Parts: sequence; C-alpha cells; structure tokens
Amino acid sequence: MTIDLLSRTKCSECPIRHRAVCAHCSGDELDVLEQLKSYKTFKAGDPILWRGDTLTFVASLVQGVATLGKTMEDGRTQMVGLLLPSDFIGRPGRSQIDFDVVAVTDVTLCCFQRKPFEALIASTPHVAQRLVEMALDELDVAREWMLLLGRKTAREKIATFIHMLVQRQHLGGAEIAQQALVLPLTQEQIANYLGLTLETVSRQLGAMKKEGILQFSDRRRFEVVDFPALHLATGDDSDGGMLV
Amino acid sequence: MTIDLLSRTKCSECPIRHRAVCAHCSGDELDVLEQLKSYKTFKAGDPILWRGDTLTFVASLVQGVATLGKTMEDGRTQMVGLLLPSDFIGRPGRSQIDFDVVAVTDVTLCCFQRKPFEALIASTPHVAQRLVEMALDELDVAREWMLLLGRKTAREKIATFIHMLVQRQHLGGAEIAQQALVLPLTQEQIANYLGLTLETVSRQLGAMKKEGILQFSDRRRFEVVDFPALHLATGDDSDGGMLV
DNA sequence: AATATTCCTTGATTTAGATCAACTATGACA
DNA sequence: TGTCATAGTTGATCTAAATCAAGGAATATT
Repeated sequence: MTIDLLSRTKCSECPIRHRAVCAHCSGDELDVLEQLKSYKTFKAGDPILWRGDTLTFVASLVQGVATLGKTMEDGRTQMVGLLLPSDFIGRPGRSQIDFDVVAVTDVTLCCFQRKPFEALIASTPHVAQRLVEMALDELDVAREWMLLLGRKTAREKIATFIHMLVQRQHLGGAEIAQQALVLPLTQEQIANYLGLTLETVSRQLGAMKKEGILQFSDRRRFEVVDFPALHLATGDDSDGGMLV
Repeated sequence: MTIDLLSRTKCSECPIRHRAVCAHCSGDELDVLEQLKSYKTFKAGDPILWRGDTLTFVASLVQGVATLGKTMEDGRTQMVGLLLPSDFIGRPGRSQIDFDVVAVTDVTLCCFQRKPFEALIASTPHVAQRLVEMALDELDVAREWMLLLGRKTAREKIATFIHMLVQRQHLGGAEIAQQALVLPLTQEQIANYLGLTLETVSRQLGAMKKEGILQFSDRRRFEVVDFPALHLATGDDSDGGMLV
C-alpha cells in the first residue's frame, strides 16, 4: 500500500494536510499513531515552546498562526519562521529547539509523542525520506529569507512578505488574486519578521496603499489590487512570480 | 551491523567526515557506493553548480572552501551558506537547487550519483534518519544567520563570523584558541556573507585589530588574542560561547 | 457609555552603514 | 625586477532606515 505520506494535500476528513501526522488519513502502517494523537490548544500570545525546552512531541498546526522567534539579551528579536495551518512542528532526532514558538492567534495543534513517531520513521524509510524533503523545503525558505534580510530594501521586504502571503493563500487551492487577504501578524510582528522597525512597516504599507497596489478594508483585511506592481516591488526575478 | 553513518567523526583513512559518503569507511550495506565514488576537482573561482542546475550527484567536500550564494537581478548577492571540509552537498529527493555553489579555493569533492544514493536511503532507514538530522542542523545554522542578518550590527556580525570560524576550526579536535587561523574568504566575500559592504568589513576588522582582539600576521592569517572580548562582541548569550 | 490598552500613523531628527573616490599593499606573472 | 591585477585601506559624503516623540483609531474592559 502506497500513500502520499506527509504531503501538503489537504485531508478530506480533517484540516490537517500532513497525512502521516493526521490519524484520520493513516494507512495500515500508521495505525499506531491513532492511539497517540492528541489535540492541544493555545490562546493568542501563549508560548508553545521556549528555547531550550525538551521536545516531547511533534505536531501539525491545525488552526491559527504561530511564530518561530529568536531574542537577543537586549531584547532585539528576529522571527525565523512563520507557522500557518498545515505546517509541521517537530525535529525528529532532535530533543531541543533553539528558538521560541509563540501562538499569535488561538492555535490548535494535533500532537504525537516524539518517541513513537521516531520509531515509525525508523521502520518506514519513505516517511523518513519525506521528512528529509520537508526539512530541505524549510531550508530553502530560510535561505530565501536570508537574501531578504541581508540585501533587500524595506520596500522589497514588505512586498516580498505580502507576495508570500498571497502565494500561501493560494496553495490551498483558492482561485487567483483580487480576493480578501488577512495580515496574520501585527505590524510590530511583521517588523520582527523582516528585520525592520514597526514605523518603517507602517510607512511602507502606507505608501503601497497610496500607490494603489494594496487596498485595505480594515486594519487587517486587504486586497492586492495591482499584483504585477507588487511582484515588481519584491525585487525578485521577473519570471518566477506568476500565480499558478 | 551498526555504523555511525554520516557522522562528523573524521574517518581515519581519508579526510572525509561523512562516513556513509566516504567509501573508505563503508559497511556492508554501503558497498554499492564504492563503485559509484568519483572525485571531482574545481579551481578557485569555478562554479560547481548554478542555480537551476539539475543535480546528478551528492558529494562530500574533501578539500577547500565553497560558498552557497544567491544573486539578484541587479547584482546584489547574499551568501546563504559556507562549505568547509567535511560538509555535505546534496539534496536527496530534490533534483534542483535554488542557489549557486562556487569554489572559493581549489576544491575536491567526493561524488556519488544521486539515484543510487537515493536508493540506498530508501532501503536503509537510519541513513535517511541521519540525513533528516543533517538537514535540521543546516536549518539551525540558517536561522542563526537570519538573526545575524536581521538584527546584528556590523561589529556583531564580524565578531560572530570570526567566532564561528574559531568554533569550526576546533570541531576537528584541535586545542584551544591562541593559534593561527585563516580567513577562508576575501573581505568582499565576507561582506556578501554578512549582508555588509567590503568597506565596512575592512573598517570593523581594522577596529578589532586596533583594539587588540585580533592580530594579523598576514593579510589572511590571524590569531584571536582576546577571545572573551570577541565573544562579548558577538552580542550572543554570555553563556553559550565557551570553547570545549 | 466611559476608560484603558493595544495598535497604528505621522513628523522631526539622528545615525549606522552605504556609497563614492583615491590610494596602497600584495602577490602573480612575464 | 618591473608591470599588472587583485585585495585591502582610508577618508568624505550621503541616505535609508532607526530612533524619538505625539497623537489618533480601533478593540477590549468596566
């Protein structure tokens, strides 16, 4: 029996896309997980994991938004990742993490004990293979962000961030732009994600509003009115930005 | 038979530390690799892989230094990784890369065809497991660099870079500081790694020389005279910086 | 409905680092 | 041993974004 394990394909029975983690979708070899499944919820603002914590579980984010962040002693913080629904939290083979995971909105996780999960990996090579690919995907994202943090201007950073949100929104299978999007973070959090200050984020968003690239209906809800202009503003290759 | 696959432990018969990749050290199940092993060499400055290239092999870097870099259309570049001896190049399950790999010095790679290597992974779960861990290690490094790029000052960036060099030098098993180190990159390359300009790198290195933290015998060869001061200058936690 | 808090905006000012511009040291190579 | 190219230095100037400072708008709390 071959299953597309840990794919990003949405499971028809539950909101989780990582099918190996989602017990609803498990194949014969994954039945063991069913018994270990548990849901955890966190309130907006709650810490999910602190830097240095011992990891006892791996999880799939079912609902909500969480951030991975690093903080320096003097308070400077840098987000190193953003977790949206369907994202995987876990470091198979690792017992510690080197950053904080914080719930930005109310968050629901579908959790599995780490030990049995690792036992599963140890016995099923194609699950392990899929996990390598997932880790490499995350690595690609991290490296793309390194280019952003090291070399992009404030405007390019903001444009890239919005562009990424649009792309992720459409991964789920929704149709093309011109539809309402939501900023999942406050402007201060966006600033921490982009290596900027909140004032700069406000000014740049304001400028894009004024230029007619974005249109806000609400403090958080907006549309991309001029997608080509948005893509141009990212500074990325002129080819790679098409939807679909 | 249990082998410490893909560990960073140095093989006694060759300079490669990833034992699964180093055919000298292979166990029974790895004999297949012996036949596929081949060495490739590159001159300083040679491209090893271009962004978008199809990957036909995985490899271990035996000798020399190479960089992983991203370049924007207007020429801005950001290095997203540094490959030193014992580092692994390869993306099992991935056929393309999204950055350039360039030899900084003369480079020797120990290469294996990707397909047979992936077949090996598919049949031996603990190799796959080790690869997950390696990818997660790289991810940790990338995220540490995100903090550096997004939030650290020029001085902190330089100090962190030197600090990292010292740490890596000592991973091999050498004794404590106060010994000659070599900058593996030009100041322009360091600038591209740290999200700075070459002038800023020059000025900051000059300042640390003047302050008696570093001492250069040569343009490239130097010693860390005041390691505590170096560590302090990184801006990192006051605890985590000890050698050993 | 009034009050407090959190989030966002906008302006004035400062500054770290970029940019521009010579110039110097170091090898490399003929 | 001199010429060339590459790498590094050093100074003057500029600027993007940070910082400082005040308000204002939305949301939550009483």
